[in-house]
Order: sequence, then structure tokens, then C-alpha cells
Amino acid sequence: MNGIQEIAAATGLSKSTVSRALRNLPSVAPSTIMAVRRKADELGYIPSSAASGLATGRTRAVGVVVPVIDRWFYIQVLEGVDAELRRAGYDLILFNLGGLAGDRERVFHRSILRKRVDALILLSLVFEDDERRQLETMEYPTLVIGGPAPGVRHLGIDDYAVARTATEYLLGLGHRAIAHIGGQDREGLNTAVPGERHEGFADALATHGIEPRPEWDGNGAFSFQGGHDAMARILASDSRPTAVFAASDEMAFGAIVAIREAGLRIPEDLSVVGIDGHAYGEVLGLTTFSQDPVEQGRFAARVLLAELAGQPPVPWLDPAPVRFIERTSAGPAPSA
Amino acid sequence: MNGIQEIAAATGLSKSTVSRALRNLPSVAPSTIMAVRRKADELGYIPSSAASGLATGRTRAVGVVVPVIDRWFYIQVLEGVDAELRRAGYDLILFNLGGLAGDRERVFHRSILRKRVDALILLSLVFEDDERRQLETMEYPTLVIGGPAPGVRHLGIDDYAVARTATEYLLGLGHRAIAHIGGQDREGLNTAVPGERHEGFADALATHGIEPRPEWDGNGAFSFQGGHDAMARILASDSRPTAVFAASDEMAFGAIVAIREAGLRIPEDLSVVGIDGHAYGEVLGLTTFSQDPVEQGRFAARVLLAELAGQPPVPWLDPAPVRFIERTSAGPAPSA
DNA sequence: GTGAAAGCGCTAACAG
DNA sequence: CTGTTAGCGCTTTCAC
Repeated sequence: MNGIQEIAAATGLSKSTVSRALRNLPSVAPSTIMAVRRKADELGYIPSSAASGLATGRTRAVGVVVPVIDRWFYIQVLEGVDAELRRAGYDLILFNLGGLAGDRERVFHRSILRKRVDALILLSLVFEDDERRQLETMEYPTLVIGGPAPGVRHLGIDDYAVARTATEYLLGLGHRAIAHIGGQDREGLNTAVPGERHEGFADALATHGIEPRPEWDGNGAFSFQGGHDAMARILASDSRPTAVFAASDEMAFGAIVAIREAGLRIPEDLSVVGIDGHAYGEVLGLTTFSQDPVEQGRFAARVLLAELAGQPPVPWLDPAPVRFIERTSAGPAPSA
Repeated sequence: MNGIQEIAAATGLSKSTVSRALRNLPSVAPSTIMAVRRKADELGYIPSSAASGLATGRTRAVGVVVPVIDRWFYIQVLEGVDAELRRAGYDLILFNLGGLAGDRERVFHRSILRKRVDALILLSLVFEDDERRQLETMEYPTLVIGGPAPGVRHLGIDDYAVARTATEYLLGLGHRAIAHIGGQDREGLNTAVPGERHEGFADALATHGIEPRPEWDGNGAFSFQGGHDAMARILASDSRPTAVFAASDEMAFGAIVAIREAGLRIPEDLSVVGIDGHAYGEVLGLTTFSQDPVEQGRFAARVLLAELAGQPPVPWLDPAPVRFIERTSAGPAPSA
């Protein structure tokens, strides 16, 4: 004899009353609740989430889908989501696409989402039409964090605007020779962020009548190593920029290392700005446009949880705030 | 009418046959399997994990408990575990203790493990007696990765030995003034790794008759920032070491930055070695003792999965391999 | 405030 | 190879 039943037998109550008592329903006498609880502890009772899930249709779990896991932004968001979920007694199921196109299919069409979650948070993903349709048929609350996602509710900073502002900051310091280190999609991974940030950069230049130079446009894959290599390549080109806009702090760090390796000084010879607000930035003196992905994660979780609790869905979310942190990595353009 | 039942009705088969067909059981006619599959697709059938979980007693999910999420090692392990789990069609439920003592109680005693997982992977945790007892009563396969865990099966490198070897490497280069940057537990987090690595360091020194100097023993909290600050403090002390052993690469990176900030050269003035094999190390030229946490995660998942598949449990796991990567951050002690 | 009974969607004997 | 019959452990009407 197992579970709730056992407690019922031991207390002389019915299964239903035990079930109610365990959930603290108001219709149960306080004394009964106490008694049930005590017995439950005594018997080492562990509720079966499968059983209650089957009965209620809810899993008390939220899924988080990440394109890859090993990136500062995703980790931070995960922290935030986790914290809020934990508070509410929800579990977090992690789906890592791992950059593999094959797994994508698995997540969106197949068993992975087999009614295992009550809501879904997707990180920086753009969907194919049929993927969106799948999401819609699943019917549970969904939210995208990071990068606009056509057709799905989205939360995050305005990537285009931030990139543009960052570039304009450099322009304001007198720089005209500005390099860009950004990213490009890995196979099968659709992310809007790199494109948005690149566009903001390009438009800022255009407004000032500056032609972008292809040899100053590096692909840093949004990673430290990538940023380093991209910067090294830019420095190896015929002419040297006086500033570099890195579309993420991790790439900016890589760039900083590459610049130092080349024997150049920051910011005297070369200015660097990033986007993100990565913790290393403080030590490295990186001037950056900082966002708070932990809070974004928390917020997303709260929105979803509220809807699961019956609140009406919010159709639109304001862009997340960005804070400019001026440190030492960017300075006036060297006077020619 | 829902689920499997619906398919049964539409195909004229019985629920059981449909259930079998969906699971590709060999006892089903191939033609039937095809027919069932087609109908399932057509109806957009999504299996209910709760229902099958209730019926089988299995959740097809594995839990991973991390002390904090934002650390290179844990992320890497998570990648590995995830990859292997995904391959086997298992889901990964992430439990982040978040450094909070309170959440610990939740994980081990309360609802968190409410029969939601079939197996458990714990990262770098040491348990209280009653926690271990709880784990035992749960009865499902459990494994600890990183740091010895008394009473529970454990997988990982030999932290003591690696630390000792690393220190001996420095001694072999002629260094006698060697600093240590390690970690100490945050409130409520029990991790054996910092202690093990510190001991290895201390014993290596002792063997050579060298007295450890307290002002050269920094707490870097196993983070970049921590490593930086610890190193800065050491450099600010009255006398300067000629080498530093950082118990993790992330701390080593912080130390490297601090050393450069102090205007010192690596390795001419100061040698640095780390442990881990963090990807940044290549760019930064860090000499380190590298482990492969992704593979550790994969391996752990495979072990657990095998046991869930009915294989006899393996009581003991060999230490994971460590590879020495000699780069440029360590050199001979400056001749006094 | 508590109990009885039905059922959530699937799997697992046991027959045939 | 397929169908029948019971549950898995909990929640939820509907009574009392």
C-alpha cells in the first residue's frame, strides 16, 4: 500500500481528505491537517508528481530551451529563471539544442516536450514557421528571451538600439575607423541577436557617412576565443582601426587580449566597447552597455507563473533596461 | 477522447496494441506500427509523460544538482550530461542550490525530488549524514561528480594528487616562494574540492621543507574576480612570491590580470599554473592541468543510464584523467 | 468538514 | 501478433 492511501489508512481518514490536507485546502479542519502532516512525515511520504500530474494535467515544471549552454548570457538567464521557479516550487527542465540542427527537430516536434512542462522559455531563438505552429498547438504559455522572435512574445533589451548607441558613443569620441566583432549563426541555430547588433552598428556608421570596411568586420562567434581571433585578424589587416565595437563582452575580452598581445595600448591606441555587463568587465576595465539577464530570467518566470496561476496573459513586454558603464577601455580617438 | 485511446479508435486497434506500436515493441506487426504511427502523426498525438510515468514508475528524467550554476566546471559537466541524456531520450532537471542553505533542505528532504527523476547526479557536494540517508531511501542510482563524497559513489579527478603535482612542477622549476589561491566554502555549500587541492599544495611544500606563508594563501572563491582580488592582495603584501598555484583556471585568469596590472611579467617575474583546462587558457597562455568535465558528465550519465537499463551497479569509478598542458605562464624561478 | 466513486492516459500481465 | 482487464497514485465532483 502506497502513498496517500497509506496515510489514509494510518489516520483513519479517507484518501480525499488526506489529499486535501496535504495541499492545505481551506475546507479541511486544522487539526486534521496537523494529523495528516505528522503521519506523512512519520511514514516518509513522498508525493508522486506523475500521479498528481496525471490527475491535474499540470507538471509543475517549466522548460527552458537554450541554443547552447556555454554562454554567459544563457547561464545568467538560467540563474534568474531557476531562482524564481524554485521559489514557486516549480522544477526547471533544461533543453539544450547544443547547436545541433537534429535536436531542434526533437524539441519542437517530438517527444521532448511531451507534456512535461507547463510553460516554456526559449532563449534567443528564431523559429521556422512550422516550429511556431508547433508551439502554438502546445498551448502553454511561452516566452522568448533575447532577440526578437517573430510571432512569439519576446523579452529582452533592444539589441539594435544598444548597438547603435554603443557605436555612436565611439563616434562621439571622435573615432571614424571602427571595427565590428560580431557573430554569425552556427549551423542550425537561429538567433536574431547577432544580426540586430550588427545592423545597429552599420546604421550608426551610415548616419555619419562612414563606409564600413569588410576587413574590419570580424566573426567572433560570441565567444572569448572567437573575439580574440577575430581581433587578431583585424589587426593583421593592412590598416588599423582606432576603435572596436564588440557585440558581446565575451568577445570584447578576447579582443582586449589580442590587442595587448599586439603590443597596443587600450585605450590610447585602440578603444573597445562591449555589450552585456559580464562580471569580468570590471577587472578588465571594459566600457560596456550592461544588461541584467538574471533579472530578465526572473521576470520571464514570473510572467509565466502568473499566467499559470490564471492571470490574463500579457501580450507585450517592455524592452529590458540597459545601463552604460563607462570604464577605461574607450577613450578619444588618437589625433591623426 | 484523448491520447492513445483516440488512435485506437481511429485505427480500430486496441489501446494496448497502439501503446506497443508507439514504443516499437518487437511483438507488433510492422504494418501495424506503420499504421499507428501515421495516425498518431495525423492526429498530432503527444504522449503524456505523466501517464506513462505513473504506469511504469519511471520518469525518463535525470536530476542534476549544482551548488551554484555559474561556474565553468558545472556548465561543462552539464553539457556532457545533457548530451548523453538527450541521446537516450531522457530529460534533464536542473536543481540549483544557488548557494543557499535553505534550498538544500528543499532538495534533500522536500518536494524537489518528489519522484520526478529516475537518477541523480550531484556536482561537488558533500552531504550531511541525514542527507545521505535521504539519498539512500530514494533508492535510485546516484553519482557525485567532482570532489570525493564520503559514502556516495564518486567520479572525477584526484584533486589532491593534481594539486600536489602542480605544486611539484613549480618546485621543479626552482620556485620556493609559492603562493596559493584557492577557495573556501560559501555559506551552506559543502564542497570538498577546495580543501583537497589546498592539501595537495601544502603537502608538496612540506615535502620540500617549505613553510607555507599565510599571507600568500588567498581565497579566490573559485571565480575570476576572486582570483584577481586574491592575487592583488598577495602582491600587496610585504614580500612577493615567484610563483602562484591557482586551484582553478578561472582564478588563475584573475591572477594573471592582477599580475599584469602590477606591471609584472609572466613568467619572468611570476609563474602561474592552474587546474582545469578552461578554454580561455589557450589564449592567455596558461600552463595548466587539464581535465575533461564534459566527458565526466557524459560518463556519469552513461553509468546511470546503464543502471536504469538494468545493468548491475558499478560500485567504484576510476579517477578521471588529467592532462598536463604546458604553455607560457610558468617558467624557471628568477635567480635571486 | 469528510467520504465514495470515478477517472486522468498509459502500461502490464494474462489470455487467446 | 492482438485484445481484455486491471491498475499506477492522485484529484475531483458529488454526496452527506
